[in-house]
Amino acid sequence: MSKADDHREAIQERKRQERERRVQDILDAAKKLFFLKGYLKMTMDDIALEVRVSKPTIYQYFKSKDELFFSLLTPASEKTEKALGEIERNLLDGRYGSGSTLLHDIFQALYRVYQTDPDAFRILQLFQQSGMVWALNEDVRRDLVVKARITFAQGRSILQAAMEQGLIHRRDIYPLNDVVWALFIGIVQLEDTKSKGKKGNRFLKPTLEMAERLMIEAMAADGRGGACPNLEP
Amino acid sequence: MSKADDHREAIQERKRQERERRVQDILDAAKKLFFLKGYLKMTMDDIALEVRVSKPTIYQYFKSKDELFFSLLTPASEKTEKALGEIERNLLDGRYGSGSTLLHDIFQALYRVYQTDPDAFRILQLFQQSGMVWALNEDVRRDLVVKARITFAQGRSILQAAMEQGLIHRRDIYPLNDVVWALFIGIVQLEDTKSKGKKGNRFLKPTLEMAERLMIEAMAADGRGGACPNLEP
DNA sequence: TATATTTTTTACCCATAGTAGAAAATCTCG
DNA sequence: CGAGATTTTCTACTATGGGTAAAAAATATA
Repeated sequence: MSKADDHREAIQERKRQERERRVQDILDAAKKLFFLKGYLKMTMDDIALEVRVSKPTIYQYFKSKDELFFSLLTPASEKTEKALGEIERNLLDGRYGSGSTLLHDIFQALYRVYQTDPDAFRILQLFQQSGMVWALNEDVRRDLVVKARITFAQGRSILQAAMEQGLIHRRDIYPLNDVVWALFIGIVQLEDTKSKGKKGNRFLKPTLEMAERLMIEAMAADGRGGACPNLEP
Repeated sequence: MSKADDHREAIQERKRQERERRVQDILDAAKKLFFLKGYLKMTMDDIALEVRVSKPTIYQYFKSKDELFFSLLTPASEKTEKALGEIERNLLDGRYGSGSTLLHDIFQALYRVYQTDPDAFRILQLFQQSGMVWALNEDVRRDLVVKARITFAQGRSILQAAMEQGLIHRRDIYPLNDVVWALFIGIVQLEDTKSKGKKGNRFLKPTLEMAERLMIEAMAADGRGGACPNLEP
């Protein structure tokens, strides 16, 4: 009965693909509507209509509106993880000659993730207020917390290695990592708000550049930009 | 008819006070419930019950749930304005001897506002996502934008004066101001999220202190903290 | 082609923001 | 005080939207 088995298997495979595609369609529709109308105004019926499917079909694939919504996060989270992972690898391989280039790369990496998927980034920020606004399903919450923990651990690991290599000044790693992350997120959020309605955040880039410069001056071993040139003539 | 007029006036006055008090009662209840249950789970019926009044009565005083909610902002906004105003005055009177003490005071001031009213501060952060989550009533939105603009203008004005007095290094004021603000907000938000459930944000203070130190090193004219002590023996 | 399984849909429930209009309280003035 | 005017509050509703039970349809198996 290997032929019958093959048949069954092929059918299973097709079905799996179909399910996957439907999930993707739903996610796309949700994303589109979220950025068109915002979270509260995007209804499950809207999404269903957009996918040309009925509401319960969506609930077949996602337990709740929250879960569907936060599923939009995953790609950006993975991208961040990948980008930071690469920096970490380069750092551990001793490929960074200065703290300023390292910090520059970190900011660049985060900025690039933001650019390729600003939507997901905004959702990530929203999550930070999850407790305020939502009553998240426990599963969803746990998932998000895990994602966050991974990113933070990566950040700390990078800072740790950078300190050991003398690229940046020694400081308490936990708050330092928090400061960098909070700074980036805070700026994206702030400039996003400011340029509400207009397309393109005119202020985001200069503000991020300013932040990078300040952090380099404060953190990087080579960051004083020739402030004390007289010491070593 | 001056007696009758007085009477009428006195009655008007009492009514005004009663209205004011009722508004305050509603705000208090809303605040309490918001931090107990979060925005979505705090219902207008809950609030009405808490104030021991019926729902339409609340709608007598607040146009919508959003408006009621964002009205909770006003006190913190005013406190911030006052605190920054005081710093600005001291600065203009030449009472700051160094950039580091100025920056310290700014962080302190914001932190104090946060402490006396952490709830309002969180709402302020939520506002930054207003477009994402809410479809704010135009009036409410405008009001919030005005409040934000005032705070930002104050911040820039302080930085401007500080630069002119040589307390901090010269930089582009707009992005610099944004960085400071984004940093503070970002940290409060981040640590708030991290310490969800536990009482007291164990990490907030050290992280803010770290941020302050970094900003002083990067911004203040006296910020190199003895990094170049040999220059002036 | 008949039966079993999976997927989708119709038709509903329930909670809650918001409101219309009645009822009650309060004020005005003879 | 008491009749009418005004303001405030409440009862009873509508509308919307998340979520679901169970029927219907589609698909697979044999």
